[in-house]
Amino acid sequence: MPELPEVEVVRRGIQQWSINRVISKVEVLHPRAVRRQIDDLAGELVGQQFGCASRRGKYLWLPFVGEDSCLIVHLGMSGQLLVQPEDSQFEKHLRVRIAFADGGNDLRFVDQRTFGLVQTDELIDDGAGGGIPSHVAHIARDPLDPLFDEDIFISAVRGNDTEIKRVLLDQGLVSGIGNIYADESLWRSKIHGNRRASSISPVHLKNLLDQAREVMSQALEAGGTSFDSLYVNVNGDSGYFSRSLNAYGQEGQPCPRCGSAIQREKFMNRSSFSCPRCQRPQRHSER
DNA sequence: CATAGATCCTGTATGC
DNA sequence: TGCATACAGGATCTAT
Repeated sequence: MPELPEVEVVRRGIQQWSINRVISKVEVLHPRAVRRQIDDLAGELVGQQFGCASRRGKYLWLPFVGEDSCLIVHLGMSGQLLVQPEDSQFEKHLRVRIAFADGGNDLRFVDQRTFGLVQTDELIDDGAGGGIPSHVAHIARDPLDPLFDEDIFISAVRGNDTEIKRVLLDQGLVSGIGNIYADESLWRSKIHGNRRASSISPVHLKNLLDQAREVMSQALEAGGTSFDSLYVNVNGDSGYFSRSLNAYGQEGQPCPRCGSAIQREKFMNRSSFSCPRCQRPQRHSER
């Protein structure tokens, strides 16, 4: 579930539950979630206090008050950050449990597919007066970020001889966009994902970014309603997806614009959805 | 060097 | 019912 809107919903949710609380205990239930930090995550965390939650693309982090370090969380494909009573039963895929000195709710990282990540890291200068974890420094800003530089994106893309969908998914060029919002942005822009990025004019690229902004903003609004005050509800199926998706997951359904059946194509071992009439693919001979 | 494809996991849905 | 296969919202490594 986690692309920019979902991660942002989690950030806002986790923020109010974690701010200024002192960590008292950390349990790691699956080594992969913490990668190499299996032996020292607890040592790094216990005694620290969380500050304001930040996000870059799909990464979020909680800085430690008074330190130049933080806890990074990446949800991967299936990660969830939950706020749960400390005596509540462990979730089946609970990977990391963080308890607080106040004895209130735990912060829990639950992740079925174990692509997610929970790690401490040092904060470095982000070049704009803020801090960013060193592991996240290579991630570009997202298109909703006021400091996102459209011109840098466009010049980078025009020297890039790959498919436009791959560009949208390249977190080093523009962050926050995943398979769903890439397909939705491309559908709204009437561009097929296999178009060579370098063949798309700056005007069309700007429009594509605008469409990405719009669809992710709308998703963020819808995601906000799924937040439950008892715990951070990371349920991506909350209304938005059944109502508002035009292309993603809509194989065989009529294109809302022209009525043609939405098609599914293989892409990077998963799927791309597009309208065969509105979004003309680039043929091999044209590459 | 750039790029397209494979890969890490676990679970669910589908088909024979 | 049992078994095999395909696929899932990410990121990164590896052949070519």
